Amino acid sequence: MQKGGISSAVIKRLPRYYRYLGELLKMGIVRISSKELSERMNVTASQIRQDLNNFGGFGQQGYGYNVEFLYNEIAKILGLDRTYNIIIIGAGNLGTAITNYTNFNKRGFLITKVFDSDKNLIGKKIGDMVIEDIAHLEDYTKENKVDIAAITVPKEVAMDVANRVVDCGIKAIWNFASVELRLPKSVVVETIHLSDSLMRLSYSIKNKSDRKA
Amino acid sequence: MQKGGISSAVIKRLPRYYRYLGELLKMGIVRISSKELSERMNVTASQIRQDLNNFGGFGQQGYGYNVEFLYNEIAKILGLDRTYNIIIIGAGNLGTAITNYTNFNKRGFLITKVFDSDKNLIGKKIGDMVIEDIAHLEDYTKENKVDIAAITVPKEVAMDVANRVVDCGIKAIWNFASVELRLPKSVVVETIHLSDSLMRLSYSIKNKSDRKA
DNA sequence: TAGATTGTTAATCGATTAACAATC
DNA sequence: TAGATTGTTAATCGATTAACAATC
Repeated sequence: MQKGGISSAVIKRLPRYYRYLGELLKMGIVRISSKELSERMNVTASQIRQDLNNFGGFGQQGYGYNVEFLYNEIAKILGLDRTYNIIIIGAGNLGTAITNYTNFNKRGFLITKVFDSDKNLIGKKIGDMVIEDIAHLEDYTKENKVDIAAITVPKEVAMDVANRVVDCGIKAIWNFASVELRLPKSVVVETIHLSDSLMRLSYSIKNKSDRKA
Repeated sequence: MQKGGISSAVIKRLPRYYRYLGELLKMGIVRISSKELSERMNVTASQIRQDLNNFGGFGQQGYGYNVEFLYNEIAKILGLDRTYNIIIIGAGNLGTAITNYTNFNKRGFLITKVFDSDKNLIGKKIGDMVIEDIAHLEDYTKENKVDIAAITVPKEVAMDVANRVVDCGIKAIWNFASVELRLPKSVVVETIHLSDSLMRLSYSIKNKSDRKA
């Protein structure tokens, strides 16, 4: 199906297409042209067609795209046509927030376990999930398939936790700690950089006037 | 100082430079060349020099860059040479996590008030901060300067909250809800898209092998 | 002074947009 | 069939990298 390397610019746009198509679907819209979609999304029609054609021809000349079909195709491209078992490491507010966020579950991202090292938290519940001692991480991963580890621990310990996670054979990390994790290339890392985001916001506040796309 | 429009690609990199320089500073490193920094950060030296020269000549031929000076200059560029009053709207786990995250305070982002609409939360405390009834938002903003509103409410009500915030005259929004906020151009919005991030991660899991920068 | 490294211009590369022939 | 709109090639634009003269 898809060729060697799709540029990351394209991949960053896919979730947004997916969201918009989901909305159209909910609204009961059956077909849409790249032009119409481009107006809603504020991108060029050309870009939409180019992006999609990296993965195949999903449309039909003279008709446009079938919303439901395209929605499902993008899901497949993004790997949303399966479920993922996620463990959360760090049961603080952020870990709790993610654990409670039901929308991920709906999309097939299943929180299967929450770990922490704090004796005051271990044994407590988040929803109906009991917080597990991080000491049991290795045992747990031996007996349970884990696709993704979300790291929501303080940045001081994030690197250690990440190394442990990798030693357990987990191949994907969703990192919320404000550090650059140096890990083997075989491990996929996606980082949420809250502080970087906040700095970009303060930059934008300062430069409100002379803005660019 | 800086010209018309700095490309957003450059701006996205600035916080990362800032973080690395902060680390160098902590390590007691006084000067660094673009070449050395490029090796640490895994970018090209040329890019570092180009990026910085969008804002001015901060280095010295034959010497490189003074770490502390450059660190402070980037802080100024990013608008980190002042403080920002932030209100949090939505005292759920995510709002609580942000409120408790002391690192923002250190950088001059001061959480001055937390609002919620839930009667069970109003009056409760997050640290030493009392959760305020969202009904008092308008009164509060009349009497207190607010630079940024962080929106950590469910996506169903995020747009309404955003409109209220804008009506209060707040000019910058840090949005954690998974919706595209359509707001006047005079308002700056920075969105943290958790679900988009998770989708990119699942894409990467699927396409681990054929990766590209 | 000689060596190092910047600031900056020029060359290359990649991504976006425009155009249009193919085709539903 | 005529009209619409895709898929795709070509043109443009912007961002990254390379090169080097300026200069500390």
